[in-house]
Amino acid sequence: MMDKKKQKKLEAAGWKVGNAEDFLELTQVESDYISLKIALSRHLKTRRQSLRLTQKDFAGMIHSSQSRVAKMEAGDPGVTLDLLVKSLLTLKTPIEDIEKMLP
Amino acid sequence: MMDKKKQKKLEAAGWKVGNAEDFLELTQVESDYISLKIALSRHLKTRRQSLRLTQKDFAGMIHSSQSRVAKMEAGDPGVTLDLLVKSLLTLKTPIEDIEKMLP
DNA sequence: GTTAAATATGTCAAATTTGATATAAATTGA
DNA sequence: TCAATTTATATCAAATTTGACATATTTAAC
Repeated sequence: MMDKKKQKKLEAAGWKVGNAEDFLELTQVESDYISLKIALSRHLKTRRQSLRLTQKDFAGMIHSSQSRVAKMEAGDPGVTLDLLVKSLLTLKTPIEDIEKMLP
Repeated sequence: MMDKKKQKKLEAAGWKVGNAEDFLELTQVESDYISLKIALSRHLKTRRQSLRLTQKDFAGMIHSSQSRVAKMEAGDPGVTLDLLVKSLLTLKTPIEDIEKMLP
């Protein structure tokens, strides 16, 4: 588990991989944090699509760009929870839906 | 509502205040976003205290500094949801508690 | 298959957030 | 009171995230 190859892959994708200490100490938090972000991005994509909005249109709504929306929906690690949450709020995502996504 | 004086006050505290268009378009989102952050920071402080941790001790747990923890708990606008959520996850905040804080 | 629209991917300067540091102010316990 | 601990506030260089842009790839409609 967690061999060099997998580590390389994760790092190439932009995920941080620390040393053994950090790994043992942070893995659960990091794991939950990543899970949350992925859940939010999936929901964002689903919701945008159900509203028949293109990424470009939605980008305009949040004063951002199509490429950044694509990154959000792709679960890009370089996207903050802040941006994701603001995006969901913009689409008036019901609170219950957000709650369901929490770890 | 939203006179110059109040605007000055908000800006001095670090909150963004846009023009009329942005205001009308974003206020609900911004408001919800700020509410969420404040709820999270309050909860963080409460939980840290209930665990009898000093800000310094907790800062060590999240590899940050006492001053940043103070800012988190003060609801400083220059603190991301990411940092707040990671902090709460570190303190193993029960999911139900996080749910209760949602707008 | 061709075309057009939508989405994905890469890059980058500017803006924002970060941990660290210093120090002031507040709280605690004698 | 007062010294020690804790918390608040300010500043800053380094790191990260941002929107914008270019361009490649995929999807959709014909």
